[in-house]
Amino acid sequence: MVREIKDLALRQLAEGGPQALSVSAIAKALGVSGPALYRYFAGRDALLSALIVDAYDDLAHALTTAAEPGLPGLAAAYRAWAVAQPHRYRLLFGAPLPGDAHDERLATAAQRAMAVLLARLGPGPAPEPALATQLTAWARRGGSDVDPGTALRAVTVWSRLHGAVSLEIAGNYASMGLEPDLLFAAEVAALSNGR
Amino acid sequence: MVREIKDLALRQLAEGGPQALSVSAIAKALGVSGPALYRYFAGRDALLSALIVDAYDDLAHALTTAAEPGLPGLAAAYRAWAVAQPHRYRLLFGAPLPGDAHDERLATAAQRAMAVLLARLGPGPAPEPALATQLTAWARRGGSDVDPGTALRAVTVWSRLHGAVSLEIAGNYASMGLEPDLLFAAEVAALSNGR
DNA sequence: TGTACATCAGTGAACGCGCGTTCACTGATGTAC
DNA sequence: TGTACATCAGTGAACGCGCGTTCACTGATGTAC
Repeated sequence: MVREIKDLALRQLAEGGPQALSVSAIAKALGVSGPALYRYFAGRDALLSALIVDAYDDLAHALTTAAEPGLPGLAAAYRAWAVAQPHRYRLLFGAPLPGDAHDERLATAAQRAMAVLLARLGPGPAPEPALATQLTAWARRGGSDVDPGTALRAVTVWSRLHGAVSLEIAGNYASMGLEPDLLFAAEVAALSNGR
Repeated sequence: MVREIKDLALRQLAEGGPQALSVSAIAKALGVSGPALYRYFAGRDALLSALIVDAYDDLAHALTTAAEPGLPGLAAAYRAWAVAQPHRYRLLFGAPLPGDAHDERLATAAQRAMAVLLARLGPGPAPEPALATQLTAWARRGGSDVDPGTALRAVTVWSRLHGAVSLEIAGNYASMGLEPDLLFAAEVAALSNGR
């Protein structure tokens, strides 16, 4: 039942964005009265939070099982996941939603996804001391004991992948007449060669 | 009057996100009945479109008047604009809104903003032929006659700036305990040095 | 200067809609003796 | 095997809310003669 609710919720997200996620509409699609869903979720916000945690875990899984463990494989897996279900990607990295209590469960789910990048990427140039301290603390909180250079590399890679992917799924490249595949390939090449 | 309506609309966006922009609420804040606004805008969607065009033009202006014309100055101006008014930034590069007809006026407004980057940035490595063709066509449509390497450089810089800035305003860095300033500085340094 | 008229910003009522959530409840299923 | 009871998924009505948009209209302002 929880599974069915979530599936319908995701379908609504896919079709109309986060503000289209409606408890009543889900209930109707399920052939059930509105209040029935309150057996399974405390309310709309709780449902949204559950979807976000699921999405982080799913993304982490996709990265973990990437075809190749190196940067190109990770990048391809990251992009493929986002492009296949942009609504879920936006749920994770888009606008902070109203009623988006800063649940701790969300933060640790995010950490789990980032941990994959930390584990798979090599070291980069060493950051300046202040940043190094913060990066080390962040990695350690996620149970990883890497050097600051590696942590910075992970964040940088993530930031650049996010830039390319989010512009792609927002349709910006398309409206410029540019093929996302080609741009993404160029960006991954630059990342691999340290350009 | 149009100015007042837009100002109140922006205030609503700032406080509650795009779905909080309500014709009735603006009217109430203006001390006027709801239908009165239809003298000035065809409807909610038209108002949103106008805000988007304004935002593109404002961003273009901010980039044009950046303190220093080089990449670090442009990057700082881009980030400052976005951080100062994240709701407008999201309006431009966030999720495509429902009722977001692909107005041609939006596309040309976007082009005007990107033209600044095209004009101010130096050349980068040459893209592969297929991408080069698309980039040249895009630049020419915006009235600029640069070589493909420069166009790719502009798009790449934009993509990376967007990655860093959008993660910052979504609060992702903050929830990781990382200072956005330091990360941004590192990314700009990398961009400047061709790393 | 005075009158007749056109323009037009703004009104108030109404339409029809969907929403999240609460509450007391029914009625079927399962359990314990 | 049969009865008494507890559990619990789901119901239907209700509350109170805000929304975008249309319509026929009022009443003030400005204009032309």
